[in-house]
Amino acid sequence: MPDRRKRATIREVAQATGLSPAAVSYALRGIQTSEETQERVRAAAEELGYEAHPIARALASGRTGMVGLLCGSLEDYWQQSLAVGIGRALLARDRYALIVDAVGDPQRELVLARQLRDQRVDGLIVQPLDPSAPLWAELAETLPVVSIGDALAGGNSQGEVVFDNRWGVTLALEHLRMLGHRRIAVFTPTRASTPDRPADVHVNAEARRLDLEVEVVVAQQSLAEATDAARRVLEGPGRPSAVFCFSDVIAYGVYAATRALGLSVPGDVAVCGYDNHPMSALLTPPLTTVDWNIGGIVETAVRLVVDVIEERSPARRVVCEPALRVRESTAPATA
Amino acid sequence: MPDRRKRATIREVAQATGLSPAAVSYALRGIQTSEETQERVRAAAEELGYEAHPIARALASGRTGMVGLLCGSLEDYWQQSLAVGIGRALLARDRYALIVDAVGDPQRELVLARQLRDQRVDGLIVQPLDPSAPLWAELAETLPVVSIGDALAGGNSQGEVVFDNRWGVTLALEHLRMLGHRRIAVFTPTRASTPDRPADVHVNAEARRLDLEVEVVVAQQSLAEATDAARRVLEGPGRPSAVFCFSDVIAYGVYAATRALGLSVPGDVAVCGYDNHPMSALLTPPLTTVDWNIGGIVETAVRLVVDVIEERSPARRVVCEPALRVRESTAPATA
DNA sequence: GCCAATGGCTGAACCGGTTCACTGAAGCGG
DNA sequence: CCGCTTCAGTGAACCGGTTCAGCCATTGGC
Repeated sequence: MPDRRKRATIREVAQATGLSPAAVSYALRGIQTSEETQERVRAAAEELGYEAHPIARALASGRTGMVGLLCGSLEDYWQQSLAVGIGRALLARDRYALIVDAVGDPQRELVLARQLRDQRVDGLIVQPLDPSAPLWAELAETLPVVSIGDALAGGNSQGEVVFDNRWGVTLALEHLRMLGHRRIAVFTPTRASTPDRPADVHVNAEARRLDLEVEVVVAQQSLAEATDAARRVLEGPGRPSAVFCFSDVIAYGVYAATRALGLSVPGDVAVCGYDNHPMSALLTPPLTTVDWNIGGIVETAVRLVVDVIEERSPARRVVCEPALRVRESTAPATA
Repeated sequence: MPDRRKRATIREVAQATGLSPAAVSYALRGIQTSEETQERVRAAAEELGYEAHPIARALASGRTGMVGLLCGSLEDYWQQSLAVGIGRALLARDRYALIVDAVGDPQRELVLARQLRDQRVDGLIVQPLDPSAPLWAELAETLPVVSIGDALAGGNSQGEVVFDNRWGVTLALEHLRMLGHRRIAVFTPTRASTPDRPADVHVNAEARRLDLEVEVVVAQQSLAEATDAARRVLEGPGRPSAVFCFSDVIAYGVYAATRALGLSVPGDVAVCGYDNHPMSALLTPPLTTVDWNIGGIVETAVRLVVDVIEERSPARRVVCEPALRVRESTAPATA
């Protein structure tokens, strides 16, 4: 094991300046001390190469400077983007993200949530698999909790960034309807509970409103399984003229299925995705998809949680509006 | 701010069992105490809901249980996969990954490396942008450092997981040669320094050995810029019959360029990538690409760093062999 | 000129564990 | 039965900051 060289402590800086450790502590944070003293202390600290020990500081002050990020499943492209973005946004605010991944298991999610609390993170951002768990309310009592995507049970979390997926669905379905499509298959990924990816409720409501005939198919969000599911639907009787996929990855599966069946996109079947994965613009043909401004979500979530940690009071609930990116995978119905 | 409920301390457990705090500390770690005492302490801890405070433990013991992961740029798909995998592998060993992202800036990389050290991570895994910086040697004196991809300057890091990219290049070029291609364009991403993505040296050596005519093009690893670069090469005189891209994303750019120019893959131009991005299997046509077993790299890097932290001595240098996945984007040369 | 308020700083407790030097008792060989 | 080692456990120092009560010297109001 390498021997960890000792670094200067606050008491050494105190000694060097002839002040008490307390005064040094204050001076370095620019409080309770005269300008002149602060300058002197800063100089001495610089000289000695002093840098406050984050662990000691965390123990004494009760704040670690870390924010937990609990992801439902980091397989998802968009959750990865979210995690990367949140990590950067926190770093820009001099905080660290402690990122953990429940790999799709709701039980594990709760275990990890407790572990993060036990690690004394200052706040928690969670993209919940199971928003209804009572644990969230319990955590929110002692810790700023911000949820992304779904509102948490208990209602006393410190913030929510919700996606207006209803609006996203409406955008996609209206787009397809305007192109003349009436029979539409909707592929939606499986999730433990999905109040805000309202495959059944909202899709059906919109279908009625727009006078569309929809068939909802639940598909694993993996390429292979999405391909199989799409194949079954497109081979079956009464093939839909358009497909709306609640995830770009599922749309890729649909592409693969059309290729296998010798169907063309958008000639035989129009395809609309959801996520605006960067790859989607590069497929043949480029995929029409719903984009949910990940940058905005990231910034909002981080702002909410940091505001609570630093005891400013934030807006508690922010809704992010998605937008439709029309590309070449959707075209007027031919039939 | 929520009031953080106080949790049981080790002294309370000591009180409850009639032992000293020291004895409790030992008992919970199963050392220096009798079986019977350990059982009694565990019961009391359970009863009181006691869980050791990680911050206090870190301060006293000098180990935080965290491993820093310093990524060159988390834009890259494969660096994301690496980060996700390393996060999981560490969690499985009861450690946390502190993931930071230099966003492609070598200066920033060094700043972040120092910050991680100051955060008192127990070890550091780095995928270096600038492997030649003297800082690495300095850090390695006081901290287990494992590098991924490139060996670090100074040579005293505790471990290296190197990719055998030479072998990957050989696999790809031999494959293209066997299909009859002789004029090959090689697209390689820009990086600060790339001893182990030896675009010039090794590609040229292999080209000579295999009697190939290659043109090396440096391209940004973004879709748009790769597309432009590919377009310029494919429009130019003496169009190559095959393209080898040192990143699947660049290959996607090549696909886009061929589409724009009305060329077909693999008919007019064969394309071979590098990364085996999961999307690559789903393109039209599915992309032939070099796969570097990310799972193996992840497991190896984590094992190396944890072994050093826990004072077992590891193999110091591990080479990961890539493999070629032949799909439909490469076909025999027609000319 | 007196009392209160303010500014600048100190000393000591505290955060909650770990670890080290030490002790008493038990075990063991001779 | 004695001296030596081993075992279980204790007490106190320690890790390196923060924070609170308190103190002295000014300053200001009236």
